[in-house]
Amino acid sequence: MRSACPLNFGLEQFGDKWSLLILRDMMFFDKRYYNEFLSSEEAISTNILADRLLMLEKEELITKQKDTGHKQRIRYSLTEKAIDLLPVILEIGLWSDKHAGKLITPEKAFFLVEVKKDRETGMKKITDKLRNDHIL
Amino acid sequence: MRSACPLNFGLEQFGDKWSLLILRDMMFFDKRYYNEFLSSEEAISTNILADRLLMLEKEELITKQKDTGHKQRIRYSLTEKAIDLLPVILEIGLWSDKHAGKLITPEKAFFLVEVKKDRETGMKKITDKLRNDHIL
DNA sequence: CAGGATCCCATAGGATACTG
DNA sequence: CAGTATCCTATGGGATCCTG
Repeated sequence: MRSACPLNFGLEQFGDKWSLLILRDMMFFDKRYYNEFLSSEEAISTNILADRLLMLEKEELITKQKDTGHKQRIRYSLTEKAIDLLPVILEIGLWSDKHAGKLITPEKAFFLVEVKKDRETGMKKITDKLRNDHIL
Repeated sequence: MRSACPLNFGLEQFGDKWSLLILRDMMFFDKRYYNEFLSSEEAISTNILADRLLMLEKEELITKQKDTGHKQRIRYSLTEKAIDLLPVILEIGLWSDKHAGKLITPEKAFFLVEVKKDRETGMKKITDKLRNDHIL
């Protein structure tokens, strides 16, 4: 680790260009399976996806479960630690919404709607939804 | 650009392992000069620092001024666009503070004290301070 | 379907020396 | 003092193919 600074710690855990996108897919697009992550617009490649899923698991941001039943499909779930990243993701989104101009489209920013109305209650609404799924 | 998603936009602007650390140095350690950035604990090297300063300037997150007077020392200042990143930086810090355990030391987390007492007023207090410096 | 293996290229980044 | 330049290595990452 480069330093004991909290900002640096966070950057070392998820400060690459892919980890937060995977968590976004889980949080806002309800993706849970390998091939669902592959189909995102940003087109992550298989070796990077596999690598990041391992990293996220090691950092305890996601957990793996064998799909209940006979198939060996793996389902990924968010941990509480990952759900706690929601404010980080939303603040990045809000910043971009303010400064990106026409580079981002309203449809792509749909997940900001609730927090733009009211940060606190919007945040809570999304967190509750994620926590419910988490328990399933 | 990989996509028109606001999260992705932010990640492409400052989602590397150094940019936010430089902004942190400016925001919380009042660093403004090249050699001050070099002396940070994370030990950035000269080529990376020069590169990131150019990037941050191109993205309009910092501005350069020749130091008033005869010397050709360059002073870097935060733009409003960079000051708007304060919530992002603080949320990352708060998350790490919660999840890093003993890997981060209280002294390193001093810049979280105000927001931990009260997010809204703490945020405003820091923003005001940065805006004042910005005007100098 | 999940993900490992391989190949190959681009970028990141450390170390050091040099320039205006 | 603020970079540039150079060299070299490590990592990131795209493409493709392979395996249990």
